[in-house]
Amino acid sequence: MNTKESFLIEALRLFRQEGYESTGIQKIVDAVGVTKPTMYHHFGSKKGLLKELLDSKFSPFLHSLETLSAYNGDVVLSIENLIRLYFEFAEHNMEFYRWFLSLEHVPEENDAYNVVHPIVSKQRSLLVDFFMAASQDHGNMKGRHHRYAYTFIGVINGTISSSVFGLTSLNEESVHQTARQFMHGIFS
Amino acid sequence: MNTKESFLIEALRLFRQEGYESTGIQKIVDAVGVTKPTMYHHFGSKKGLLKELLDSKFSPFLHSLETLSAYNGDVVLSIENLIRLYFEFAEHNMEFYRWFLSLEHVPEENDAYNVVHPIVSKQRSLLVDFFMAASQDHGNMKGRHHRYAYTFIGVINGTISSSVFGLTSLNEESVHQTARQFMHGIFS
DNA sequence: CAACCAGTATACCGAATGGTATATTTAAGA
DNA sequence: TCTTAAATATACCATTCGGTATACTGGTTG
Repeated sequence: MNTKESFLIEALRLFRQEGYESTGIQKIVDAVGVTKPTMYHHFGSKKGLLKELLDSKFSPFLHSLETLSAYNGDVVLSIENLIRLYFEFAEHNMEFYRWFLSLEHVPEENDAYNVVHPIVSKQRSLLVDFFMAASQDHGNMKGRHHRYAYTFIGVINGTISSSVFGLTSLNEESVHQTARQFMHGIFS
Repeated sequence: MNTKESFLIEALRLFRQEGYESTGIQKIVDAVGVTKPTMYHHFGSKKGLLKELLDSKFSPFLHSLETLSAYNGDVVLSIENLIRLYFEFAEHNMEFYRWFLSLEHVPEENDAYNVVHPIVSKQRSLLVDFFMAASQDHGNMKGRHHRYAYTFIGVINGTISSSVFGLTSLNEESVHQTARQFMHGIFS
């Protein structure tokens, strides 16, 4: 097993279990079975490890998000596709996604902020743009693109959170149910 | 100004700006203008300070939540009242609420978990109970109380998050809009 | 073979961490 | 006034923090 890959695996596990700030480098290198300078050789700094870990998982996701959030005239289909993207990503990277949820609102003067914020920000702006474009075609959505984007992520992350406790699953039925709820409400 | 109150104010400010783990006790006592043993005299430990800070703000809120989440037959009115409670609490304690958002998904082996989790958990279970009771009267809601509770918090926190950036306000109109969106969807 | 280089280890750095033993100040009550 | 207790300070503890100067190893390449 590649040393660098081991770092990414063990760091994710420890960051998820204890938090980024609370996990010392010593604990990570012990888990990998090497010594500190090895970590600095591969990642340069603790923040470098954080960045590489986040990028390695988020790059393909954000690329897909960019594609699926391009408005194509069919709001309903797009919303379903976006929810499915999030659910599948969370399902296949559950430990990572749980960890990311704990970092989503990281304070702006925290070490992790500079690394995490661009990802959160990119994600939000793609969804804002999507709802902005969609509201051109649907008068009743007008002026609410920010609200929709933020609550859309809220609904998705809420569902993913509840799936962590086994209260909800992230299968295709859940995709439709979440989409229907977001579009037509809980009384539909 | 009372020393203990100063601690709560300065600790909140620093925890919110830099995060709980990243803020050393030395920095807090410096901000208050005293020395470390004073902090240990009043709070016993860093975790004690955390707990007192969270409890001082959340106790009245959770008490109101307990009242307003008691199902009384009127789902629509209850949902509006609950949203209003969250929005007013966030509006009047914005710095605190932003900090809380960064703690909501704190990892289970983090120092803060034992203090934060009971609050998160209490909040969730009150809302689960509310939607459980409501679904008895509304057949189409049946079996989805967990989903509704988690997405309800998601929608609320999403709206509050967007208000942080000035993209949404938390006034009475927003209460109605959020309630309508949650109940009837974005196409209403 | 010689030079080089990525990868790793030993041993260390100053600073900060959460926490405390003990002494001093301050104010209230008998 | 004397006693007591709460509130605060001085000075310290062992441990951990993120990070590094230096040396050694093994394999590749000229």
